[in-house]
Amino acid sequence: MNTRTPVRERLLDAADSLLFIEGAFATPVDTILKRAGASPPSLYAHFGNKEGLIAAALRRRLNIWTQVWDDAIAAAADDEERLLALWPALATYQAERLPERWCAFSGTSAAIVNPGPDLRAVLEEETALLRDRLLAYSEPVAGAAAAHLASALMTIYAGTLALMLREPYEDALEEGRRAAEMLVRSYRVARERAV
Amino acid sequence: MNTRTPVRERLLDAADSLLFIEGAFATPVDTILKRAGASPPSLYAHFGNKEGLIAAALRRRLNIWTQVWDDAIAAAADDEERLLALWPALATYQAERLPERWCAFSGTSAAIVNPGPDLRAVLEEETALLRDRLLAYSEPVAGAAAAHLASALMTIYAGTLALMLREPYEDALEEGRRAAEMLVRSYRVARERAV
DNA sequence: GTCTATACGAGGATAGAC
DNA sequence: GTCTATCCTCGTATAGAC
Repeated sequence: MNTRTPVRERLLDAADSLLFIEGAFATPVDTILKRAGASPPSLYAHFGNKEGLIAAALRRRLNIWTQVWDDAIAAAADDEERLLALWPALATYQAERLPERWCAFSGTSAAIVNPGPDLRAVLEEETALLRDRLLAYSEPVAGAAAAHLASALMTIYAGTLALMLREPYEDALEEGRRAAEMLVRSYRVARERAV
Repeated sequence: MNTRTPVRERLLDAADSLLFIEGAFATPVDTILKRAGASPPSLYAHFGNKEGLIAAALRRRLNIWTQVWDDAIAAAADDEERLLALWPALATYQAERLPERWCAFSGTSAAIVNPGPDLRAVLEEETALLRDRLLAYSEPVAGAAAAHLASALMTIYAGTLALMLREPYEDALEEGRRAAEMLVRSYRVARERAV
């Protein structure tokens, strides 16, 4: 057990690698503790209870995910690629950074019907991040139809992750990416024709 | 308590109205038993265990859902409406037949990582139904591109339901329907132009 | 076939020592 | 700050009576 890493980090690492793969409900605190090489009081001192640990793990995830998405946007060549950067970002996130069975945020929402304030806050933050960015990056591509394009991409994003429950994640990513591309192209063409 | 309805039905009704709203894990058998006015041995005699009850409830759901979808397809006016019938069907299903917090099948997959054979079977059946029908009804609209259109619609379908975890179901349905419409129109246009 | 009562185990959380 | 040991509740499932 690496005791150089602070217990708090070890707990978050363990929680992260278990909660969003096995499911928040299906993973007992006990299993997380074992993986972290920590004892119950450490968990409860640092996070209050299990839900507090989940919220903290999600918050860290949200930070990392935001960074990954930022990088993908920065690597994009034009407006259309910037808008579609969500899918390359998902691929990086899933394969290199923080694997998850499917969307950690949707999964938590699904598992916990009435989250406490802290958990609710981080969940809503993630939804807001998605909506806001998709809307902002839709503007240059779709103009007046940006809101429609953004909400369609939101649906495809949620669907890409939800499909991971039904098929290998590579397939879901590929299908989602292709659907998003087709849609964005349609909106661009529609706009060019209107102008 | 209505004792005229057989216990088996009462258990399925109770399970259905709880498992897919509160979540499969979050709902204890106890709560289902109370709602059904039944006793533990009835449940275990009829369904073996909790997972058996879940599988049976999902199977009944799949039958009803198939029927609702059939009706929506029958009511459609042309090829394009038949392909898009999924969304009106979802609206009917959610509002009039079997309300659910979001997709009962995806929700069960998310909650139970390693389902037993019976449960796995009904989950896979539902996925197959979706894929097969979407592909079949995509053919007349998209021709050679049918497979791509079908998988895009599959993504949008999954996304429509997953968005219900983030916003009211009416909004998710509306966004999903609009995205699907736009996509189908694009494929139709692309095909007409190619011909 | 269905109920009452209960066994059994697991999971979340805490007390108190170091 | 962290650990060992433990408590207590809750959830699944069964035994045995009616």
